[in-house]
Order: sequence, then structure tokens, then C-alpha cells
Amino acid sequence: MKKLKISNNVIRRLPRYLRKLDELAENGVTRISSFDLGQHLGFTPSQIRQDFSCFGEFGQQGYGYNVAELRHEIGTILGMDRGLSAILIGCGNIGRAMLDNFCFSNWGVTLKAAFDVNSEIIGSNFNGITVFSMENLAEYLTNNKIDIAVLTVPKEVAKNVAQNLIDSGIGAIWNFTNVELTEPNSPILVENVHFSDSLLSLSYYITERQNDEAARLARLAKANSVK
Amino acid sequence: MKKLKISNNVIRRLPRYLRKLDELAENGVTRISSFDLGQHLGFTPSQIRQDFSCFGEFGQQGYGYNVAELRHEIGTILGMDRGLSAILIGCGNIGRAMLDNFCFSNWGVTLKAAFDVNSEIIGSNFNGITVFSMENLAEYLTNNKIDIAVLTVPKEVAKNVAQNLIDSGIGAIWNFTNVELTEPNSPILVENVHFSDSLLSLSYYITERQNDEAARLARLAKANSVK
DNA sequence: TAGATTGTTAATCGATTAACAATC
DNA sequence: TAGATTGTTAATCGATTAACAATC
Repeated sequence: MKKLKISNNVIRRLPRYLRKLDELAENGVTRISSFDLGQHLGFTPSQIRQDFSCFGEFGQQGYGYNVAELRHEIGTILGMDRGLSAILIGCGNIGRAMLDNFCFSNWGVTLKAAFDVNSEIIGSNFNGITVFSMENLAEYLTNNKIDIAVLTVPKEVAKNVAQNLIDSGIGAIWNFTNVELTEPNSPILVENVHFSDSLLSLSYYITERQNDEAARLARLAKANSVK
Repeated sequence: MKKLKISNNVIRRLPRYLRKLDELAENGVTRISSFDLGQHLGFTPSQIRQDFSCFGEFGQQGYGYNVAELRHEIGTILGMDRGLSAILIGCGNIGRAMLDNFCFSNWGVTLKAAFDVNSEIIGSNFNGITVFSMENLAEYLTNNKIDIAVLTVPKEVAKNVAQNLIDSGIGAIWNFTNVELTEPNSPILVENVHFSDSLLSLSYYITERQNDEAARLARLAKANSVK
């Protein structure tokens, strides 16, 4: 296995490989070549082989890759067998959506507890996860080894809560608030899910397409008027 | 304004500039240099100037950029003044979270209606948005010009619903289901919010950090034993 | 004016693609 | 064995960074 620094681009492609391989396995596909996998994902075969070669040799000349085996290897690379643990902070709509629908265990992460300030839901149970008071957060973190804090609090309190988490020794935050949590060079790992960034990118591409279409029509009109 | 194809990397940075400029404006900052903005975002000044120069000249030598003006320009580039319209499909937890908490209008998009199959909520109202029956979806789309479909349905029906949307002429899907909706080269714009991809990337970086730490400790132990 | 900072051109760096020997 | 396909090295392409004249 190579040990050079792996680029972020490669890391971001790994979950896509994983999902596609799961889908292929579900459809009964047991082997696949880099060429065919590339067809499915819109990648070149070269890129796929180059990506995998960062981590080892998972294929076989003349055969390709065994789907189940490759799936397993990529899962391992992504840390799915690490038994990572998580807690969720903030049981509003998004928090509830994650508690009720997002299957953490599918991705190798165990959700251990939830926290909220609302006394009406403290002590209750969503999808098997108990909601504790925020007042007990620091204590909980000293008594339990937790790898990830899922941050689904209102954005007004996001920075504060994040600071508390960091002070309590959390090492990674999965951030659903639309707030930038860390200065550059912070030792805390922060993975952002910024809905607005995603929507704005889509908005850009829609705008671009509209502009392209308008330009096409203008060219057409001009060509007609010349004729 | 340049008209060469803008790279995806640049587009994905634009919303981050936007958010940071909003934050600066809130804090009363009225002008900023590429150097200082870079400090805030962890970008080089060169990259920032290079990014902006794709779209025009927004700064002034010796002065830097006017925060409010630059914010407005980037909003325009991202299509925030286009009056884009959206509907939301699927009022489960994630759909409800978006209806109740996500402020579409902050990003220049107008949410017009929601759709669901559950007769208990059809006709009701979330945050000013009426829920219609899925049966009326195709009809609604022929009578209303809608730019974006926000797809928050259960993943089992995602492909089907997406196909219906495409058949009804929708041009862009904001996809919250963990399903790949389009083949490469589809004319439909799809922007994916894949929670699991995000979590797995975080999982990778946590694993990497653990490995680095273990390696450091091993080196330390070895050095001590030699001594 | 002098200092600061832009926009842009050139240089560097890194990522993707192509090519091919190795081998199943 | 012959055909297929890998893993890897070399070539190309694109993105980031550095440098600097222009100018506020």
C-alpha cells in the first residue's frame, strides 16, 4: 500500500465508487472492468485505475475487479470498519430527519445519543436514540469516547455549541449549520453540509444554461434576418 | 466579462465568498483586500483575484474590494436575481426540515408548492407552502414555469419520481435522495446532496488522523527503546 | 506623491489521461 | 494459448501560485 498523501479529489470519489458497487452487487454483477465502471460513473478507466492504485492492487489482469471484494476494500479505506461513534446535537427538524431517516450504521458509524435544550423532548426516544439535556453534554463526552458530533442546532447558537464541543475534546464535527466553524489550520476536522452552497451552484448552472440558450436563439435570429 | 468556460472548482468557491462577504458586512466591514479575504477563507490572494477575474473587474488598485458591491456581483453571477422557482416533492422529515427551516428566498429562489402522496397532509400548509397531491404534479408543471424540483422522497421511489419530473419537463433537480439519478450526459441538471458521501469523507479523514497518530506513537516508542 | 493592491501574464505544480509491458 | 485488462510510467492538460506593470 502506498503511503503518499492522497488528494482530496480522490477521497471524494471513493464514496461514489462505494455506492455504485453496492448497486452493481444488488443487481447481481460480480465482476467489472475499469472500463465498464467508468461508463457507469462517467470517469475514464485510467482515472479509476489510478485512484485505486493509491491504496493497493485490487484487480486482476484480464479479469477486472471482483465487485464484492472491491466494495469491501473501499469501505475499509473509508474507515467503515473503525467502529466510529457519534452523537447528535439539536433535535429540530433537520436533527429529527437525521435521527429518523439516516441510517448511520449503514456507513459504519454508531449513533449513541442525542442532545437538545427543549425540556419537552429530553428523555424521549427517537428511533432508539435517547435525547439528553445539553447540560449533560460535557459530562457525557468525558465519560464516553465519541468520534463525531453531528451539529444540527439553529445557526444562531452554532459557534457557541461548536466551541463547547471542542472544549470537551471532540475531534470531528459534521456540520449541518450554514456557519463556518473553524479558522483555517484548526486541528478539529469539520465536514460541512452547506445546503445553500449546493443550491447556489445549481442556480449558477441553470443561469448558465439559460444564457447559452438565449445566445443560441440570438444567433439563430440573426442568421435568419441576414437570409 | 470573460466568456470562456468557468471551471467547476471556481463555481464551488463562489458561495463561500458570498457567505464570508455577508458575514463581513454584518460585522461592519466595508472594504477588503484579496490578501485579507484569503486569510479568512484559507485561500491565496492570487487565487481570489484569479477567480474574480473570470467574471469581470470588481476591485480597485490600492483599495481592494467594496464588500457590499462584491457581494452583489457574486450573487448576480450565481443567478440569485433570476427569480428561479422551485417545488418540493416529498414532505417526510427531510422535506419538512427544508420547508420549515431552509430559507429559499435568501438565495433568490421562490418555493411555490409542495407535493406528497399522504392524504393526511395534502391540502395543509407548512410555513406558507401548500401541499398538493402527487397526482396533480404533472398538471401543475404544465401550468406553472418551475425551474427546480427539490427531491426529498424516500429513496425507493426516487428514480420513478425523477423520471416523472423529467417527463413533465423539469430542467433541474436538487436531489436529497441517496440515489444517482442521471446517466452521464443527461441534459437534466442534477445537484446532489449525498449525506452518506459527506459522512464517509469525514470518516476517512478521522481514520487517517488515527493512523498518523498511531504511527507517531510507534516512532516515539521505538526511539525510546533504542535509547 | 508614495504605498497599496489590483488584474493579468508567466511559471509552477498537481491531476488526469494515454500508453504499454506484465500477466491472469 | 490468445484476449483482456490490470498497475504503472510518461505525456498532457488544467489549476494554482508567483511576479509585476498598471494605477488608484
